[in-house]
Amino acid sequence: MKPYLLGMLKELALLGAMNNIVEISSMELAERVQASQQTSSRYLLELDKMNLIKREIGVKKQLIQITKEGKDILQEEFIQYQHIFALPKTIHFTGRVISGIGEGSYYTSRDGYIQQFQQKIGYIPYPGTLNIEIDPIEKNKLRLIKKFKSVDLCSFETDNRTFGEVKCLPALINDIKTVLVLPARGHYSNVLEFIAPVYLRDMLHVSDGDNVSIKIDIDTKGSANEE
Amino acid sequence: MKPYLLGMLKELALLGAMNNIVEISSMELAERVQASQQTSSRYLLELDKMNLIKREIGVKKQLIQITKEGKDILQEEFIQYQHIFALPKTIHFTGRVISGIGEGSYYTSRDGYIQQFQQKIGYIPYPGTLNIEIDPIEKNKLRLIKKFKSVDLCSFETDNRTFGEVKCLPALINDIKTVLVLPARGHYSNVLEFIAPVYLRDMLHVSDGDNVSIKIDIDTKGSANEE
DNA sequence: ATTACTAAGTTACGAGTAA
DNA sequence: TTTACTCGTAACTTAGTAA
Repeated sequence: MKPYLLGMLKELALLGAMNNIVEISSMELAERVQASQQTSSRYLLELDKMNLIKREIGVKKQLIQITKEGKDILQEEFIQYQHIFALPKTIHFTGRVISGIGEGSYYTSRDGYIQQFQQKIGYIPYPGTLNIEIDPIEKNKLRLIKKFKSVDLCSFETDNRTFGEVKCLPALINDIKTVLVLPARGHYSNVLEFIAPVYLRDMLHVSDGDNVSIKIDIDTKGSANEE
Repeated sequence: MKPYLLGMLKELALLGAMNNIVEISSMELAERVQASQQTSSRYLLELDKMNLIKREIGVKKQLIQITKEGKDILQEEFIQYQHIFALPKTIHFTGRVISGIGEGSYYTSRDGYIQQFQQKIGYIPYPGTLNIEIDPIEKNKLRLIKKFKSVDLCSFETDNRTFGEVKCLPALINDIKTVLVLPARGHYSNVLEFIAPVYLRDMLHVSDGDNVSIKIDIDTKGSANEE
């Protein structure tokens, strides 16, 4: 769909051509879309050829109505704008199960974290994390998450090293309850780590390469709309 | 606003750039808008120059966020689509008072009509009609009206001639209650005729050339959405 | 890897005009 | 009046690259 044709189709819709036959000349339309009469005429020919509008050309002006196909295109556009302006209640990812290199198991076994899991989340996690690789572009969604309610596990130190602060968010993987664990500082990876009280690979019947659906409810803490 | 730039701006919004900084390369964006990397890059430069987006270019990818100005453009677009898909509750015209050639006075004095006015509308109209000239394009709105609730005055015959069926619709001119009278058959004129129990020119304090606002409520009779 | 420049190729636009 | 054709030119796109 060429963008300039969409503009013309939208203009016709605003004139009422969704529900009615609209009587308008190519010249009048041209003014509305800021183009010449010739261009306007060509647009109408193209829309007609694509079956997005139906025309009857009289000796003066023409009678135009948007077809089912044309309405569908406008509807799709409308839905996209609704998505843009609707605040999401749930963030949805799709991703693939992959193997970590054992760090998940290491972290989930640290006493400092285990105690906080037990205290703040209510169970001792099964050792290790389920790693899900997401499309790098979807990482952008994680920024949204940062603004919403999460349970934070405090950093702590052992004699060897420091373990950083961690954010925990309730999540559903294929509708099984889990917790997404994110480092509170630093950049996001495109691998998400999930914990649960049970061995998730068995619970979900998944192994490396399987696709899973992830849903995260965002209980708004503050506004997601600030500048 | 060039239509193709709007498409790119919408794509960025769908990726979350309304509320967040989005990390994406010109190549990735190019795929989404079905263009080459070069074109995508140029679009971003143009959007940036127009202050519709804010960018930070890193060594890899770029961080993009839509500015207030960019949001305003998308909002305006959204509002237009809302208008397209919202069923109107009121139809609004603007027009200019003009003089008829006395036919209004002739018709509103016919006994066959007077009796029906009295019976179906509840008063005897002041002789003559107030004629309002509307923009010919606005005539298209009249087609919508045809689908909605109206009081119909039946046709009748005198020894001389036949008087056709007439549609009456309650209307407000500058918030004064009147009735729009339309011939039920034949083409619409761009001059609308209004009746009232009083002399409207006095009531409205208007004379030829004055602009007036006309509001017609559409009490849906059936659906306005059929094919 | 990226972004984005230049140059060449392609598409779209509108003046003139026929029907 | 209209719609819509031809055709010269303007605008946009992209391949090839530099940074």
